[in-house]
Amino acid sequence: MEDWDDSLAPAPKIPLSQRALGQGGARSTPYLDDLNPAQREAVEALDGPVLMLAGAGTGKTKALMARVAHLWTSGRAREDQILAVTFTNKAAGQMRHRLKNTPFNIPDLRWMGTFHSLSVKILRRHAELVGLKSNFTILDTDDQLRLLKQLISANNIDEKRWPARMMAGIIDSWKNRALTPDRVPSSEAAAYNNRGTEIYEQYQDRLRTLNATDFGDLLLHCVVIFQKHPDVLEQYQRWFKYILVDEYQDTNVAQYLWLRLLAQSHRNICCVGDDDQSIYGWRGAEVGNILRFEKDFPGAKVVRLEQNYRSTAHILAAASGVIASNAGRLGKTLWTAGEAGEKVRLIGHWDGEEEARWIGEEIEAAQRGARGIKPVDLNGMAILVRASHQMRAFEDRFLTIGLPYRVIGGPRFYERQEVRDAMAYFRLAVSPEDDLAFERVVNLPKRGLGDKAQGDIQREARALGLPLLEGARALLARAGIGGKGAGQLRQFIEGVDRWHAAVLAATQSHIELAEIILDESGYTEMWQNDKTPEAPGRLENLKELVKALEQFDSLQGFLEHVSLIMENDTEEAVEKVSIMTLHAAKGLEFPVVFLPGWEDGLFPSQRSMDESGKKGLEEERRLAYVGITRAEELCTISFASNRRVYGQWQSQLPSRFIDELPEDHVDVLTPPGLYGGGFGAAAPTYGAALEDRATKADVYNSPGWRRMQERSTRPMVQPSEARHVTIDASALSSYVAGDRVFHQKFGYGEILGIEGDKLQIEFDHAGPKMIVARWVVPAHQVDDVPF
DNA sequence: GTTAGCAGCGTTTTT
DNA sequence: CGCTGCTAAC
Repeated sequence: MEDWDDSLAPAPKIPLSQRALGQGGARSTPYLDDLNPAQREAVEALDGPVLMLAGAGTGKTKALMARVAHLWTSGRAREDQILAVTFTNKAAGQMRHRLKNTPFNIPDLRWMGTFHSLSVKILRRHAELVGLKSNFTILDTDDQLRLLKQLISANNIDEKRWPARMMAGIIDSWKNRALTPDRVPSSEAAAYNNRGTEIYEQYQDRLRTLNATDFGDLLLHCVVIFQKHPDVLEQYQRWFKYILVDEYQDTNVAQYLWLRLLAQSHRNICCVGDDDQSIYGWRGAEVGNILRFEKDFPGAKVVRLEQNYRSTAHILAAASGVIASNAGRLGKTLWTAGEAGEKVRLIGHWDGEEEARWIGEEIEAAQRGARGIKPVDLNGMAILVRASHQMRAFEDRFLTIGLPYRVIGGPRFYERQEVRDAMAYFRLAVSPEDDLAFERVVNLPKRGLGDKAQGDIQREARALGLPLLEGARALLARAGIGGKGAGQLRQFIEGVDRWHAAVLAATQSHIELAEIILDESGYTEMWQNDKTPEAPGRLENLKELVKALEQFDSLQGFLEHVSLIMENDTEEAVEKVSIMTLHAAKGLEFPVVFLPGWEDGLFPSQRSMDESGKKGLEEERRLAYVGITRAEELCTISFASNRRVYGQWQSQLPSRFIDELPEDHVDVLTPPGLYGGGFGAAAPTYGAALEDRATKADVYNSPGWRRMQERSTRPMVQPSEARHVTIDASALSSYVAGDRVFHQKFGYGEILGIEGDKLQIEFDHAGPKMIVARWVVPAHQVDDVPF
């Protein structure tokens, strides 16, 4: 976290007279001019509690910006007296960016960030109040789990029956509700085979000993400090004259308390949110927080932003129709002054592959502008799925037809194994006493230090009351460790010593040092020798990691940041269709949106309904609402009658949400290939084709189809045959059968045959596939990836 | 200490 | 079906 130790000293004051009059500034409140009445109302209500109920696409960010501008220019608050809270670093970054680009000359808000980053900032200053030192480390979920596993086995609990994951989940849910071990209600004492609170307590003790926190602690500790130390709380209350909160519907109890404590005295809190977009209940978010706002803050002003600037009327009507089935809403009615546009399209398919194929074709049709809307480029299109395993069908299909796509929200960069391993090395170099880092990498690459040797080190360290590294050193010194492991361990320790000395000396750049560490430790080499398909990608990630170091001036600074920030948004120049989960899509918008897999059990998810009943179903429905409202111009919902689930073919029923779509705003399409057939029993309601837009002509004219044609030497007869026709066009390709190739996703494989510019490849791990040649590279080109 | 082979299981995941 | 994580055999 940057500048955590900055004092609360006042920033230089800028005279009011200079504030409002930016560059053009003849008026004092230019930012109010292009707001609609509701937005304006929300912006002008500066004092007292305000709830801004902002529907999807209603210009909430704009209103937020204007509010900050208004606070500042009116002289009510300096830039360092405004606390602006978001959920993601991305959102905070965007806000910062937007503010910077307003013409109102507002300085950077000093207290803008996520709940977590702001909490770190506060916690660093008062760490001793909860038994930590101010340089505490923040554990990721991996470290957390390892720690728990140790505790669990030390308690002789059968981890098979009582998994550490379960305990982690329980602790998480307690922390989400700001429950310290002593506050866990007796009604939950039975958790984890009656030993939940006990383990929780041990876990917290262990964290304190390690001078560490997990994510949940960041908020929890703050709340505890605020509650137990009124003087500290008062200091912050006085300081944060105005509080802004985004995505309020996603706050959990701990966050709610955090906010309420801080806002208690002045009550200038403005919460922005949309109860209809609350989709993180399973993570502890409480829709109740937003529903209860007026009770929590009596006299609160509630402003509804309902004019939508994003979607067509048909799309809004469809979304509204679905969400209307939810009970207990605060209630909003989105409307638009814009066009009715195209109706939401609905189509059923025989199976998931057919669905993927059809969507691929529709994407190409939309690119050409053949779907009643102006041409849209690939960046303007998205496929939003309920669960990530649904992505596969699309990836497979798009790979085959050579349609560029990007998957959003895979494992985050800093969460990847190799990145975390590398960071563990950096952590050791910075603080050799970091036991969790030590454990992570002491035998990585393999140094012949297995469970036994590591157990010995643990015991030695505990006996001496020293960190593991020192324990290992001592063990070595008294020859308590034998064989091949000893030499390697010595080398490892010497390495850490050397790197640590280098960090302290700071004579070379931290980037150089990072490279040296990865090199000397043998970590890079380990991946270079690894012949699995992932290895090249991992080396690539390591390179990226080192590159990311450039933005910081020390390893310490970098580690501090990375523990909180996801820096994965490397925007590429190539146009690509986006594939992501509905959750990941929140806050985004696209001209063209596909919502596949609307089948009962998949969406709404069976598990949600089983575990959380009606509440779960309502959250699923909000997810549907979020999905539809991502679309600006064209929204297509689809389902398949058959789907392979865990290798078994299952017959599927259309989602109940489909029945909730208002008919007047929906076009039912018939899939090509099912002329006159309907979809049988699976789709009784929509079996009849009302319209048939996906004509044969379109299919035959799609770019993908044309690409296939151009590459072939003989015309094809049926679209369905396209994949199977074998043509001798090896002249088009520089490959010959028998060549070894590498593919980013499928790894290494051997070419069996060549069809047009597509290669029939037998992948070592992924089996046979048809791949467009430009998606693979000759295997020898990846054998030695430089680092 | 390492690795092959099998049993078990399978959402969503802002920090 | 395909991944993870543990056990059993090298």
